[in-house]
Amino acid sequence: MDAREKIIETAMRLFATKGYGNTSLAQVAKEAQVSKALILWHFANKDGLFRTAVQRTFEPYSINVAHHLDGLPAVDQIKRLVDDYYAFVSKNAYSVKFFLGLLLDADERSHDLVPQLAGLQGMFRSLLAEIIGTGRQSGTLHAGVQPEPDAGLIVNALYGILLQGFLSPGSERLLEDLGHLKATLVEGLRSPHAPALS
Amino acid sequence: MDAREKIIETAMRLFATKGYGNTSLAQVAKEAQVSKALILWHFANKDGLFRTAVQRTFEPYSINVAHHLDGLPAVDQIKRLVDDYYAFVSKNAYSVKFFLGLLLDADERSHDLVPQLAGLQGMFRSLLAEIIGTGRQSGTLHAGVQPEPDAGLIVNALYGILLQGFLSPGSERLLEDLGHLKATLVEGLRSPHAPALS
DNA sequence: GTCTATAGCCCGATAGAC
DNA sequence: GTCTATCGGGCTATAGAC
Repeated sequence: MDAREKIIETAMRLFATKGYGNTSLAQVAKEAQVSKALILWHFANKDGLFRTAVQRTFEPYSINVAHHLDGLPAVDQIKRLVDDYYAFVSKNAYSVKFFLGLLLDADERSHDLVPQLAGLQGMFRSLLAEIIGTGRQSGTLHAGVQPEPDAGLIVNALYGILLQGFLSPGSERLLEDLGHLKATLVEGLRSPHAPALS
Repeated sequence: MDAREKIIETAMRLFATKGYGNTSLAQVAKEAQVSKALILWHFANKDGLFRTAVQRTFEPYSINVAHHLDGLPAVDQIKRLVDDYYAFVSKNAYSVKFFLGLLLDADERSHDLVPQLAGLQGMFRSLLAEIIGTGRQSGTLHAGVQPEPDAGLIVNALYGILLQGFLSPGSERLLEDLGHLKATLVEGLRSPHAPALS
């Protein structure tokens, strides 16, 4: 493998797990089996390496926007999105944690990442709202649904589950919460007669 | 003021805003107008100062568990709790951000804080579940409510709004989301006839 | 492109006077 | 309790050989 690539991949792992301040170039060099100087030949400084690693880590988040859920009823489309979301954050838990940490740092090296994350979340929310709106028009969902607020509520509940995952890792309650979300918030959108919350 | 107190308060502010790694004892000393050596006379090392500052920052979270919402209908009790929660995190946004960051660091200096936070969230969730359970028994809420899962859903939605607050600070959508949460998730618990989601 | 060696800085922590 | 002075070490970044 390219030495530069090995440096980037090592940096991705170390920055994501230990943070910027607690990761030294010496450690990256050691684990990537190169010299410190080589890192600074490929990258202007530690910050440059960090930014490259962040963008590389973010790549899997940008793709996969296109889903193949045409033809399904609105409720099933939403459930599919919810499950896809949960699967994605479960699989990429370590980088989700990383980005969340960067988000909280606010005024730091992450100032160009926040808009990217905000855009991503906006797209997800809009996609949900669009599905709900279409379902309302087609009569699949009941007439009283409010696409934007209802989509927001689902997204918020998902984020809450994400947060709980960090608070109580491995708890079996996460899947229960996810199931309850689908059983009430999503099922509650369904048409026939306005369904109950529980 | 006590020099020790001034050190702690300065440390609280700096650690919370810039993090552990990016806050040096020299800076704490400078802003607290004492010498570095004095800090290390009062505290065994930097870590000791940090832990003291963290516990002090956590203090406002422990109190105020007791609310005066006896006598109100269940739905109003829940709305009151939701509003209290939102008011608290809005007022203490900077320390909420701080603790959330510590939570994400996982295996660090925060290992004794995680149970405290988890306990706090468990209490909030249990309190909500208890109110829902009592409301169901008394007939204020409809018979189909499921106290634990429904409480979890509300809590998750609240956490999601919290997260959105960090993603899009100052957005007017936060209050809209909070309002929609109360209008659907909480109102949906109400007894008469099973209400719609939206 | 990749290395060794080192400059120069800031850090946490200690010693010891007052 | 509070200070000044300083030590030892790790850090980023550079110089320069190959």
